[in-house]
Amino acid sequence: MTPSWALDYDTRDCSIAAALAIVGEKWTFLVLREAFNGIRRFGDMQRRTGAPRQILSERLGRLVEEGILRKVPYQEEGQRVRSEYRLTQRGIDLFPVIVALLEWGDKHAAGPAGPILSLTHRDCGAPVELRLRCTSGHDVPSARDVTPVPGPGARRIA
Amino acid sequence: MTPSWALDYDTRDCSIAAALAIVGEKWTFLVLREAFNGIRRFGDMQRRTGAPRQILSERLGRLVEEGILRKVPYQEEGQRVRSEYRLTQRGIDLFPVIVALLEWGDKHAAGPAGPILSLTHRDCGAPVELRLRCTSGHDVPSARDVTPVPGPGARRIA
DNA sequence: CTTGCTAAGTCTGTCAAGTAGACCTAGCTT
DNA sequence: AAGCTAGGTCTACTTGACAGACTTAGCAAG
Repeated sequence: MTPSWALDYDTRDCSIAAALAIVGEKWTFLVLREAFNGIRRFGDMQRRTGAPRQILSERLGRLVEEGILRKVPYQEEGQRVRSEYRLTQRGIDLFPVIVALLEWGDKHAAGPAGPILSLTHRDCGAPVELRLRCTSGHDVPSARDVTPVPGPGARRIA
Repeated sequence: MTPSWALDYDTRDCSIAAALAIVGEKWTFLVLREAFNGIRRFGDMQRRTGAPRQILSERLGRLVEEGILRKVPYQEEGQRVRSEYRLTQRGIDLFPVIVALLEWGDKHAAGPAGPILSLTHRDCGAPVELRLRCTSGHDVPSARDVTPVPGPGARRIA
């Protein structure tokens, strides 16, 4: 939690900043939330996120470019062919980010009536939650039990 | 993953949106990253995040208002008393969000040389990672194994 | 075959937010 | 009293968000 070495290392090429450059915008998170809720169509996304159409269009385009969503054609009875947006594996891998925000929001910013959304295990129905573990198998209850160390790509500041 | 009921429910009071309203801005995430790296001082934050001073000032103020950081006075030899910013418990609870972004970035947006930061268990030194589990004790390997259901605060659309 | 309907997406003008760089401030030292 | 420093604010400019109107492509009814 308090590594004095941090100041000696470069912060460019940070994975967090790189991730945020792709998905770090306000509406993007809400689009992903809806994608994980199974929403796939432009209009539904617009209604449920409240995003302005232009922004939504741009963000969906960006997510497709980045390989987080892909466009899939569909055709409604008596309608022309349109496109819907589905999560790719790369997109599905963002699930923990959404869950982490959801858990923090539930705990610290919940509405008066409690969470409006709850995540359950498909196989047993029990609530799902994020846990920190180390690869030796220990539970890591808090950020206080974590020590950040420089990784392979770390570079000292010149 | 594809609940048809989703469209029937209201999306206001969503915990994710509420969380994002507090910490959802671009520089805020980077400030938190640095906070978890043990950075506490305005100038260090500025150098390491690259945030414009005005934005940084505003974001730090907001995080203090929201009880995510608190100002603590300190005094350097021969300097006047200044304030540093430390995480509160509410702030520490945001750790999974940062870890989730880090893990996704490491996997999908890493720089050429690999991650610059690695998180280890303080007690045993092994790498730390996020896992999804259900409260019955099952591992939940993917978002595909999760079923979202309406929570206690859910409201049908009128 | 033209008029209308729908979902998806774009255009336009306006307004808020982000940004760089200079400037200010308070306490300490010389 | 003049200068240093970390922290913070002011100014002018540029970028991005936004609401509301408009466009497009295919289908269907008249």
